[in-house]
Amino acid sequence: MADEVGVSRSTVSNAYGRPDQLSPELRERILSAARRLGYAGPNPTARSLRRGRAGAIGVLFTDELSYAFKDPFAVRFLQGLSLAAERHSTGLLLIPVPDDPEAARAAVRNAAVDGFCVFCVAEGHPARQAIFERGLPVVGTELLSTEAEMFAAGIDEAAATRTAGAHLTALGHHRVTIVADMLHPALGPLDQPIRSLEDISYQGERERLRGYQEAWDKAGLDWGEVEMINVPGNSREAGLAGAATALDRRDRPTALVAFSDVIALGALDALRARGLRPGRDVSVIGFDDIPQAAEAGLTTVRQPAKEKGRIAGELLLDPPATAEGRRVALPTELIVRASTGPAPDGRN
Amino acid sequence: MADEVGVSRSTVSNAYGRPDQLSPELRERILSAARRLGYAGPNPTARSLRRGRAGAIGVLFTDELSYAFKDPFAVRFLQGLSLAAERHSTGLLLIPVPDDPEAARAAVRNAAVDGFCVFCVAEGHPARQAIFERGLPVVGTELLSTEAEMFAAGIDEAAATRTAGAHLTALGHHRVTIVADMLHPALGPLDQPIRSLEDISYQGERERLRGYQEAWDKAGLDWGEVEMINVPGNSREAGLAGAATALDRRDRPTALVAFSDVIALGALDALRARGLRPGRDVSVIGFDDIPQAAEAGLTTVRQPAKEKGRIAGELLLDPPATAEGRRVALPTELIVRASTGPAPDGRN
DNA sequence: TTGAAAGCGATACCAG
DNA sequence: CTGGTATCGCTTTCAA
Repeated sequence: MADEVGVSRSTVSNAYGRPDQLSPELRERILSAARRLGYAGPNPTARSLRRGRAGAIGVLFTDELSYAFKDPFAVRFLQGLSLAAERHSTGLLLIPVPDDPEAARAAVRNAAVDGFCVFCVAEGHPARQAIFERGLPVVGTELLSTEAEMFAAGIDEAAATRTAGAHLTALGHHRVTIVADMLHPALGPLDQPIRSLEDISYQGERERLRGYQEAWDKAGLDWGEVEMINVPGNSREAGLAGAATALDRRDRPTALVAFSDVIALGALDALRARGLRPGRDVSVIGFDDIPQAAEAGLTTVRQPAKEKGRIAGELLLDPPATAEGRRVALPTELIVRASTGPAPDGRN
Repeated sequence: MADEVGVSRSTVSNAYGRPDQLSPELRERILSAARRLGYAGPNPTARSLRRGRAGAIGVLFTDELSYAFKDPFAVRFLQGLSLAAERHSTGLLLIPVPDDPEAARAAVRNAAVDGFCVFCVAEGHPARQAIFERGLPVVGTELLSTEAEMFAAGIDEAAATRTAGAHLTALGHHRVTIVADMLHPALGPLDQPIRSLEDISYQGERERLRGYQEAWDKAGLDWGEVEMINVPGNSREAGLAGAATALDRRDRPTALVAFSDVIALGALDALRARGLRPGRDVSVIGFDDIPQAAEAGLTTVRQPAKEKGRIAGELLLDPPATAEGRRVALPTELIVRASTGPAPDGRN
């Protein structure tokens, strides 16, 4: 700080940081001198160090970073998050997490942030542990997380799918196929049907499955009639492929249950390709209620994606005093559209 | 650094930063001690300060930050950018730029980054000047920028639209309406047709307009027959509204020219709503070639969005030695689909 | 290999 | 309202 233009460094600092601490004319004199000398203002890194605030919140992506920009639900969530960040003049630092465990930990350790938003990191992922080691505030979307330090903005996943499941059973469906992504990272695509809750390494998905299971129980139906297909990725194409597998079986299900609308849209594509009518020949139900769901007439569970992101951001940037306030439950709603209808009778 | 577990700070530093500088067993001893003491590793901010590297590149958004996640072209561009960032173990810091000029400058000054990517900041915007004052590398998409310090990954915008314009004039169109966003920030929506290149504060859009103008000149047509509509936002809805205005005139154009596919899709919506057939009653041409363009049968100019982002990132993170290498021109291609066809004859 | 000392660039506190 | 001073936490010579 060679700005010894007559005044001392503290005065220069004040000129930038607190304009009210010195005469406007002096401030102007300093600022113009700075301009002349090519001084760009306080170095943000040094400021951060001194202030103990990085001015950014970190969002980790274990998938390719570009996932953030691909999935409609992720996009809405990030929109909300960015809204909160904006309000606190904070940036969003998108952090790509490498596959290599050691590199993943390093990525977390090296992030200059004031807190983390754990958006889509499987339980047991090395980055996950590293995050908590940082000792910074962490927010996620899993209300039921056992990680006590974690704040959360989430929904009651099980309750949501319990309602959705009741809708299906009331319509007479009992032999259905669940199509979902990310049930377990180690699972191969399509070929490994899974049955146990323990196989699922994302809490949200696990709860959703539990909800359906409870609905089946409540209706006195046999959960053994429900098949599950794990697809590689949360995409329409993956949904199409997964649904195709189910529909082409001799004994095809009367309904397809997707854990996201994107996948459900793919399932609708699969129906269309086979001349099957959604809600008549085969029912389809999704999750999220992304904008395209309405256009497609998809029955789904609506969750407030943007609001979820916004609240997550607020939780992180302005933590409530009490522990209870740090887990916020958001409402969900079953939106019934044309893609679900009575199970076709006859052979079953 | 109270880690006086027997060794000194430099040794601890080495334990993390250069494992080869000390015995593996000592390193392990240090690391486990750190774990025990709850030391999360070197503070990233302090490290940045010392090393002079922030480990992030800043991407500015003058629009709502969420624009980043909304527009398909922006999404693809950011995908590419994140790819390059990933390769250099660098994060992406998304910076929302406030409307207030002073706050905007502050946002730029406070960003702890190693460089900026100017994605969508109008000429003359206060943030723009502030960026260059930082003295950091800057990359944009405007090949013809007069800002000498700016690297660029871009396309020859004028050449692209010259080709598109030639396609239209060859089909016999001469009375067309251009629908575009961001022609000028101060312009009101729809109601202020603009005619002059100088009214446009984005170089890319200006060049696109010039290209069409040149195509008209070359075909010996009267540019005065071309109308322009400025719409508020790069969205399908805005495109629909803009196109509606044009189509509902008594003397409607034979073709609609959009400066983005998103707007062009909105224009197709407007046609549909009026029972007009694209490519028969009215031709529509877009720009970008986003995935939805193919589905919609939209004639458009393809530009490599993701590659543009990737190269921009590489330019920033690994600048070529020569000044020439710092402006990279990417190819474009006219993709002719069903939305353009011969101008309907009759009354014109 | 390991340790001591010198900053990186700023800010907060406390006298003047 | 202004100016010294200590310090934020680390990395990097350079010597031992």
